[in-house]
Amino acid sequence: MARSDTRFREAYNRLLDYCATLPPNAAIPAESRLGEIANVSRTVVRRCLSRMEDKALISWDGREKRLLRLPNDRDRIALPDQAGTSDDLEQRFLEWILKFDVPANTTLSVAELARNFGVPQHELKEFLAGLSRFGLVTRRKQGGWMLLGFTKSFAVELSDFRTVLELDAIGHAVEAPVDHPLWARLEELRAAHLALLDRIDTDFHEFSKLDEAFHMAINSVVKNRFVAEFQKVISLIFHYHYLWDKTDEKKRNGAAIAEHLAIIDALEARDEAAALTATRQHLKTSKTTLLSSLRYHDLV
Amino acid sequence: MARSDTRFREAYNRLLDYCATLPPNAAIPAESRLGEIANVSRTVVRRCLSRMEDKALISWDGREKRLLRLPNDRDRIALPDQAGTSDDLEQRFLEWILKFDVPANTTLSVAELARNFGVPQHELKEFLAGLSRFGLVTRRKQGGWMLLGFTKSFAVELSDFRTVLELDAIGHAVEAPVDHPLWARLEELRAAHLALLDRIDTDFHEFSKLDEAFHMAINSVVKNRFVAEFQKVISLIFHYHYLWDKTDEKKRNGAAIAEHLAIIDALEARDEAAALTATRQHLKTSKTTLLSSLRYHDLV
DNA sequence: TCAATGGTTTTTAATAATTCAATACAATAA
DNA sequence: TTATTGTATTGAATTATTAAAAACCATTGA
Repeated sequence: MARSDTRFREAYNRLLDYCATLPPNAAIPAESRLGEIANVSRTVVRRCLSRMEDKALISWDGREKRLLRLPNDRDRIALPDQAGTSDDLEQRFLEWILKFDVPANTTLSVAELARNFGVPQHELKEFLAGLSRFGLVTRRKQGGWMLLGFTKSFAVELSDFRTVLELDAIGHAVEAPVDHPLWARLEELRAAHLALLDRIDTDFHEFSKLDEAFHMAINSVVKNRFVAEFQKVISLIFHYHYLWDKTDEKKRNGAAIAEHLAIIDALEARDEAAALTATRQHLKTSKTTLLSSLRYHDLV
Repeated sequence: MARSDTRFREAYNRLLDYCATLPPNAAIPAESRLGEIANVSRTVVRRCLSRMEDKALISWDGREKRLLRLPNDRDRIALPDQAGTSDDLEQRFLEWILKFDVPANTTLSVAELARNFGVPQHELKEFLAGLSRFGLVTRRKQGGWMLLGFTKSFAVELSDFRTVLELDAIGHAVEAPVDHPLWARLEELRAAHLALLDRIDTDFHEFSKLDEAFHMAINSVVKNRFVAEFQKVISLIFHYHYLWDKTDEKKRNGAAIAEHLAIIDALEARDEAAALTATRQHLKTSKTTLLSSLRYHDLV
């Protein structure tokens, strides 16, 4: 069969709502005007008018369109209920990979994935095509797709790339003007870090959220569409891997807090060299953690 | 209709070639073995065998397969001739945008593009989905796609991003071991630059190629899938814009050669600070050139 | 007369159906 | 047993179909 008529159905209901605001026997505006109201093309408007005429809601003869009676709830058409699923497909896909620890070189079935995520196949295909730009998946010669990600070399390259981007962000941050929102945000983050440090023995797992917020704050200084696109993926991957590597978690997180504070100190002192050194150190630790979490999975 | 049977046709011809190497009346190996030879699934192999039996090339009864006669050229099946079109779709698409100077915010018609580039529509859709990751195109609310690229902000962000990547590459390059192929390549490039400088008055337009080769050599030091993906796009865009901005081309290219030579000198001296400074200077010039070429287009 | 509106046709894009290919599994002969 | 074939199921590339958009032409009425 063919494409769904959801657009028509939504427009029809929207036009009913509009008619409900009119007095009885009122003249109905021009087709193009109705198109603007419902935000659809004239083709759809005419389909709606045609149905309204059938249902004896309006009279319609050329330019002479009149409302015969006020619409009621039974006039509305039902919408095929599907929650706004396909919105955060990326988030859900990466979560699936990471949560279930899908191994590298797994062949992905578009049909199966589309079923599980509740999206049409072609949408998933486009999504995978997009991911292939990040080197996370690749097309197989015989057709189909294969998950590449989360080998050691992937982790190394991802970490290195992250480092490049983040060191650049630091360079921008130290030169941010005093009234830049970054500085207020950093003070908030400093307080949050110190607070967590006080209760690190019990609440150490809260660090993951704080880590994400911290790096997001730093990177927010760089306004660059290419960087932003990558940051989304990077932060998600690091976020999840941190959550799962449970070895020495308390100790690790405590150390990371100290590293974050050192970066904040250096930034606020506008000491670029110190900030770069501190960031380099911190990202090196991150890289080690990411790699060791992979090693752990390899062994189990 | 449905998918093409190109795979079957190619496999059939490949199996004919294989049979030609066998002695007459020879036993033909197992289906799975043939699958390995032709690099297809057993399903396709069986289709091939079935046809071969029809054509009295082989006898086939269960496991007993025998070659009845040697295949000749008339036995081969014709392939639907379409040159390896969809391979370099990216290259051709970007060339089209840049060559015809397609303005920002143009709506792209998948149907039309697919016709012009001679690829199936769904392939083009996947391609556009991939490009949207680079922020070059975006999906429209009413369906369809829109070209975003080549506004001023796009050029600025692209240049900045390029600078970040290339400065990192320089950092790697100065630390490359003496036996790294980079050093030999740089010597070649130095000679080529000097040679071009001698005949700059007549051959200045040759610089574009040299520029691409130079930056590729520098970036080749960084082995990173994320960087590599971007470099392809970046180099193509800069390459073309250089070609079109004809104002002061001779003078500009002469200056750029000097800048390249300065970078080579610094690298060979393993002087990181000098190399970074020289590169920063050179990329700043590039950015200016890219922006001025846009301004030129805006005015015309 | 001409701008606004409606009627009609053409083009485009979303999506299901169709067919080729891959894979899983059962049956069988060596 | 074990390698191989026969059969069934599943998956993906590609086409066909329909909804929607856009373009085009005709008409009306101020």
